[in-house]
Amino acid sequence: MSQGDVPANPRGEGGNGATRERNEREILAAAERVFAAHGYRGASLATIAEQAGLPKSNVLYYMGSKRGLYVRLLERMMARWNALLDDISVDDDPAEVLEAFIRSKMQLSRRHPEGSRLFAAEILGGAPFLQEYLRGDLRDWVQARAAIFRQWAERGLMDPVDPVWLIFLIWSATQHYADFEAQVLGITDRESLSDADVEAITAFLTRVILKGCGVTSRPQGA
Amino acid sequence: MSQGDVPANPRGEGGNGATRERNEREILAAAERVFAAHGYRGASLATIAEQAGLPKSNVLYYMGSKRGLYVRLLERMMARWNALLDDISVDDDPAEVLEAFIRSKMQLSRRHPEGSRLFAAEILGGAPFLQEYLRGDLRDWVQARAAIFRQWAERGLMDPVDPVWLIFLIWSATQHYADFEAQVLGITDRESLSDADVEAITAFLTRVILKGCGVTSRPQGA
DNA sequence: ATCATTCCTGACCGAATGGTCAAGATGCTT
DNA sequence: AAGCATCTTGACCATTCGGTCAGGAATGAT
Repeated sequence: MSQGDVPANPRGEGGNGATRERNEREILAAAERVFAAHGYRGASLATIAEQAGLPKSNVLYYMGSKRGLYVRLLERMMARWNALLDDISVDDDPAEVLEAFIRSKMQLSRRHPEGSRLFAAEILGGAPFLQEYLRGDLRDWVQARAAIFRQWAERGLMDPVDPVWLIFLIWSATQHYADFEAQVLGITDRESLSDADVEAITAFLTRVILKGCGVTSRPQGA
Repeated sequence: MSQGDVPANPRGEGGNGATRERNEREILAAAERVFAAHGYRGASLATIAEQAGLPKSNVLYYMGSKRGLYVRLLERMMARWNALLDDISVDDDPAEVLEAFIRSKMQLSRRHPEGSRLFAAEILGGAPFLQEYLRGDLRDWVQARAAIFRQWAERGLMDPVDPVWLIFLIWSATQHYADFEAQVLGITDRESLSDADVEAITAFLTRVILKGCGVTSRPQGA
C-alpha cells in the first residue's frame, strides 16, 4: 500500500519464474545503461523499455516505478562495492593490500562500467538517494580502513599521510577510467581500452601511489 | 535561419545592454547549477528560469534554445580550462610545474564547482557535445605537456612514467573534490570544505604525486 | 476441465517538457 | 515627440513524461 511497492510478485522472491528472472535481468541491464548515460531525471522509461525489448508497461509491471528501479540498481552496485577488500588487518602487508585495492577497484570499474557511471552520476547530482549510505555504511568502511593505514604509518611501514585523502585518491584515479572513458579514449585516440591498457594503467597507479606514500614495494624480511 | 541561432541580438555582442549583460550572467549562473545537478536532459528550462528569477520566455529570448545555452556553458568552461598552465617549457623545474598544475587545477575546481560538475556530467554521458573538443584542442593540450614530461624523464628529472596516465591521475584526483563533493562531505562528516581543507588536500596530492613519480621536491643546484 | 495465479500490453491520463508568437513595455537617438 | 530597436511576458502548442488500468494470454496444479 505504500507507494514504492512492486504491485505483483506477492510470493516475495523469484517465484517459479524463469521468465521473471530473465526479464528482470534484461530490464536491469538496460536501465543501468540508460541511467548511467542520462542520470535519473534524464532517463526515460520508454527508452529503457525499448532497450530491454519490452513494452513500457511490462517494465513497470516488474519494477513498480522508476524510482524503485533506480534504487534497486544502486543497491546492486553498493553490494558489489561492499564485497571489495572486505578483510584486511593491521598485520597484512601494506604493499600487497594497496595493490590489491587498486587492482580490484580497477576491475570493478571495468567489469561494471555502467554501474560505475550510474553511481558517479548519482553522486554528481548531490547523491539524493545515497545520503544515508554515504553517511552510514560507506563512512564506516572508509574509517575502518583509514584506521589500519594510520597504524601502518605509526609502525613506519608508510608515510604518515592522511589515510582518508589517500582512499579518495585511489577511488578517483581508478574510477576515472570507467566514468570518463569518453575523455580517455578521445585524448588517447583509442576505440576502447584493451586488457593490456588496463594492466598498464593498474601498474602505473600502483607504482606511483605506493612510492608516493612511502610503501616499500615488497617486504623482504618476514 | 539555422536552428541554433539566438533570434535577437543582431548586433553580435554586448550591445549597449547593461540589462542584457546582467540577465545573461544571471541565466548562465542558474543554468550552470541546474545542468550540473541533473545533466542535460534532466535539466528543465522552467527550473533554470525560476532560479534566475525570470520568466521562461525571457531565458529563451536571450539564449535561443536549451541546446544553445548548454553549449555556451561548455565553451565558457573550456576557456577557463585552456587558460590553465598555458606556458611551460622543458627548461622549467618539474617540481614547480607539477605543483602549480595541481594547485591551479584544484583552484579551478573550487572556484567553479558547478562548471566542473557540468563538464563531468557531459563526459559521463559520453560527451555528445564535446567529442570534437576532446579529439582536437584538448588532445593537443595533453600531448604537448606529455612531450615535456617525457623529456624530463629522459633528463633524469623524474621517473619514466607514462605522462598521459600521469595527467589523467592529476585530473581525476583534483576533479574528485568538486565533482564528488557530496561523497567527500558525507564520508568525512563535513558541511563544506574549508580553505584549510583544500590547502591540506593540495599539499597531500602534491607530496604523493611528486614523490610517486620521482620528482625531487626542490632543485637545490641551479 | 477447472481455476487461480502470473504474465502481458494497448489505451489512456494529467503533468511537464522545449519552443513559438503576438502584443505590449521600455528606453535611446534624433 | 516621434521612431526604432531592445526587452518582456502570458498564452499557447505538440510532444513526452511516469504511471494506471482493464482485460486478455499463459501457465501449472488439481
